[in-house]
Amino acid sequence: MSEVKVRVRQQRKPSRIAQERKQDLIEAAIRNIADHGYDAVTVATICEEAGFSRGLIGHYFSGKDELLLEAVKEVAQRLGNAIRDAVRNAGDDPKARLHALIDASFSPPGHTPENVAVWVALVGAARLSPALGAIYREIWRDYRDGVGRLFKRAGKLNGRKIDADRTALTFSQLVEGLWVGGAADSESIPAKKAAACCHTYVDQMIGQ
Amino acid sequence: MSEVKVRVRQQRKPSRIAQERKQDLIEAAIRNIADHGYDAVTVATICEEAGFSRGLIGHYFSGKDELLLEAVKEVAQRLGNAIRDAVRNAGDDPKARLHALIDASFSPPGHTPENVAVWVALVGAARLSPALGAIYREIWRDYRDGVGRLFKRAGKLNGRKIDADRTALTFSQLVEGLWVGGAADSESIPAKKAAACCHTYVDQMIGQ
Amino acid sequence: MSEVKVRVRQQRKPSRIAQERKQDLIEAAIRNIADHGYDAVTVATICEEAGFSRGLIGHYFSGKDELLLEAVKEVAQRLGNAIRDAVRNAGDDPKARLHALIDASFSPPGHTPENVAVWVALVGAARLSPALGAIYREIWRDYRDGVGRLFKRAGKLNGRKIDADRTALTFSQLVEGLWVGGAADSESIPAKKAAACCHTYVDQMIGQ
Amino acid sequence: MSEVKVRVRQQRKPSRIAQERKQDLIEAAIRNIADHGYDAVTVATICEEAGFSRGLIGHYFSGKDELLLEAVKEVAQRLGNAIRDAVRNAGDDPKARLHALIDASFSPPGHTPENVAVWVALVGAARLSPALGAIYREIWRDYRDGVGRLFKRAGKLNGRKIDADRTALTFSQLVEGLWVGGAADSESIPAKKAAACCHTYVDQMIGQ
DNA sequence: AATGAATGAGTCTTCATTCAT
DNA sequence: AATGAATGAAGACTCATTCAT
Repeated sequence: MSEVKVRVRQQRKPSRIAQERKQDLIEAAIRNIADHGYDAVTVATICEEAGFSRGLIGHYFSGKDELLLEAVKEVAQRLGNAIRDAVRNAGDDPKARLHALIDASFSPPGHTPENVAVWVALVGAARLSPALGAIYREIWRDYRDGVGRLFKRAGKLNGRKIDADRTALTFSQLVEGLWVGGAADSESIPAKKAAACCHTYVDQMIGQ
Repeated sequence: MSEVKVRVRQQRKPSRIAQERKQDLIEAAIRNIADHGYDAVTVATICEEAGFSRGLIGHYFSGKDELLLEAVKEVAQRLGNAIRDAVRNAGDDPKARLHALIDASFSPPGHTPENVAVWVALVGAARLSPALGAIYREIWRDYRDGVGRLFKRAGKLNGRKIDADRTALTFSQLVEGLWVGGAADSESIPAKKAAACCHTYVDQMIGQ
Repeated sequence: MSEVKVRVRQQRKPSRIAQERKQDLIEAAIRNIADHGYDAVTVATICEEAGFSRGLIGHYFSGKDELLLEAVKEVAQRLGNAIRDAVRNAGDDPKARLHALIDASFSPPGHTPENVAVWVALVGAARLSPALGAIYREIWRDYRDGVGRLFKRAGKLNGRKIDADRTALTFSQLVEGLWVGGAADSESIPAKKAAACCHTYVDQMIGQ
Repeated sequence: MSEVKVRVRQQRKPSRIAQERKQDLIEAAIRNIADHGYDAVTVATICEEAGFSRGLIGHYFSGKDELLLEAVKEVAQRLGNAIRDAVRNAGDDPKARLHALIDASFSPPGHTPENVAVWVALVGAARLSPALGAIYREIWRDYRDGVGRLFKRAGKLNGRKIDADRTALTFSQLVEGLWVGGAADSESIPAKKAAACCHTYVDQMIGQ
C-alpha cells in the first residue's frame, strides 16, 4: 500500500512545549469527535478535556476548523501507518500481505473504536467539506491502489486471471462497508466477523 | 360557581391541506439534509425552501427533531419500497431477484443522489442518536435478512453449499460501502461501477 | 360591605349562544390562571380546555388581554357576591356580620382554591397593569369600607371606642395576608386556621 | 496511539471580576423584576441595564432561571438580614424587639420599594415554582418562628397568657398582607400606616 | 359561527472568536 | 504562554394574532 501523505504543517520554530500543547489539543479533539460526532464537537468541550482555557485554541490553530482538520489528519495517519506497518511485516507474499492488511484493518492499533468513530464521523463531512473530502478520498484511493497491486501480484502467482481493479474496489468498499456498519451496529457486525468476511472474500478471489 | 363544561371536540383526521403541508416540509427537509448534511440543516432553510414562515413547523411537528426524523423515515421507506418492488417484479428465481435487487440498489427511484445523500448523512448520526440508530439498523438488518434468504435459495438451486449468512453480510456491507464510498467519491465509484461490483460478486458466489 | 361593581360589557344584541361561548371561554381562562399563573396562561391552552379552536377568541374578545380581564372581573364578582350574600344573611348584628364575613372569606363558594389562586395570581399583576390594579384596589377598598362600617357599629354597641378605620385596615390586610400566605403555603396556613385567626382578632377588638 | 494525558486544571476560586459581574447581573435582575414583574423580565433587558451583551449570562449562570433565582435569594437575604440586625440592636426586651422588627419590616434598608416589589412579584410564582416556593415558605416560616418566640417571652414578662403561635401567625400574615396591599395600593396603605397597624396590634396583644 | 392555516415578532440559548491582562 | 471576560451572530422555539374558507 502506498504511503499515506499527510502534511504536517511545519511551524517556523515550534518550541517543544508548543508542540506538546498542539498535540494535547488534537488528542482531545479526536476523543471529542469520537464521542459526540464531528458536528457536535465544541471548542469548549475540547479545551475542557485537554485541560486548557477556551482562548488557547487561537494560539495554536487558526480556529476550530483547523484543529478539527488536524485531528482528522492525525487519525488518517494512524490508520495508514498501522496498516502499512502490518503489511510490511507480513513478508513479501501478496496473499500473506492481503490477510495481514485485513487483520490490521480490523484490529488495533489501527482499528480502535476511537479511530473508527472518527473515520465514520467523517463520512458525512466528506461530501460537504472540500478539505475533509480530499483527505477522505485520498486515503481510500491509496488503499485501493495498494490492494490492487497486491491482487495483481497474487493473481499472477496463482496463474489465475483476475480483474485486479474491480476486485480491489470491491474489497475496499467491503472494508468500508464493514467499518461503517460495524460503527452503527457493532452487535450485528463485530470486528471479528468483519475480518472473517474479508478473509473469506480474499480466499475466494485468489484461492487459499 | 357554574358547572365546568368541557366540550369534547370531535377528533378529525388531518385535513388534506395539513397532510400536504407536512409532506411539503418533509420534502424540503430531505433536500436540505442532502444538501447541507444532517447537522447543518436549519429550520429557517427548510421553511424558506418550502416557502413558508419558520413558525409553521410548530403546527405540524413537535419541532425540528421530529421533522428530521420523519424525513429520514420517509427516505428509508422509499429505499425499502423501491428495492422490495424491484425484487418482487423480478419473478421467483433467486438469482434474478438478487440481480434485480442490485440494480434497484444502485439506480432510481431508490438510489437517487438525494436518497443516498440522506442515507449517508445518517451514518454518523446512527452512532449517536438512538432513534436514528434504530431506523438505520433495522433497515440494514432487513436488507441482510432478505438477501440471506435469496442466497440460501440460490445455493440450493445450484447444488452448491453456501454460507448464506456470511455471504449476505458480506454482500450487504459491500453495498453499504459502495453507497458510502460513492457518496464521498462519486468520481471513483460511479453507480454503474458499483452495481457491476455487486453483480460480479453474486455471480462469483452462486454462479452465473 | 358595599357592592362590588363589575361592569358586564353590554353586547349590542348578545345572542344566547354567543353569551354561552363567552362564558365558556371565561371559565376556561379562570381555570388556566389558577392552574398556571396569570403570566403563563396561553390562548392555546384556554381554547383547548374550552373545546374551541384558537381563532375563536377573536370573535368574542378583542384579544387575550380582554379575555383575561373579564376572567378576573368574574372572579372578583364571585368573591364579592359570596361575601356580600353571607353578610346579608347574618342578620343585622354587626358582630355576627363580621364573623359571617370571615367565614365567607375563607370557605366556599367565595373562597375556593380556584378563586384564591386567581386572586393571588393577580397580586403581582396589580402593580403593573393599570386595568388589573384598578380592579384589585377597588375590591379591597370596598372590603375595607364595609368592614369599617361594621367595626364602627360594633364599637358603638359595645360602648367601646374603636379606631374603626385602622382596625378595618388591619383586619383587611390580615385577611389578604392569610389568603396570600395560604395560597403559597397551604400546609402552614390552612383555611380553618386562617379563619380562626380572624375570628380571634375580631373578638379581641370588639369583645365576644 | 499515544497516551491519554488529562491535565488536571487547578480549580481557582472565582476571580474578583467574576464576582463583580455576577453581582452586577443580579442587581440588574432585581431591578427588572421590581420594574416589570417576575414573568416579564427578559434576559435582554437585564443585560442591557447591566451594560453587557446577552451572551454574558451564559458565563456566569446556567441561564435565565438560575439568575432570577439568585436575584430572589439575594432579596430574601437582604430582607432577612435587615430585620435580624434591627432586632438584635433593639436590646433584649421582647417588646422592644417586636417593635424594632416592625420598623425594620416597613422601612429601609429591608423594606425598600425594590425589595417589596420583588417579594410581591414572588407571591404568584411561589405557588407554581418549587424552588421559589421553597424560598418563600422558608422565609415566612422563619419569620413566624422568630416572632413566635418574642411573643412567648413577652407574654411571660407581662404575666399574660398568650397563644404565641396563633398570635405570631396573625402578626406575620398581617405583615404580609400589608406588604402585598402596600405594593398594590401604596396610596391607601403607605408604609407608615402599615407599621402603625402592626405596632397597634402588638400593643393590643401584649400591652404597651 | 367556527376553524385552523399561516405569520412574524420576541425570547432564550449556544458557541466560536476576540482581546486585554 | 495562558487565561477568561466579553461579544455577537445564529438558531430553535413559543405564541398571540390574522384571515380565508
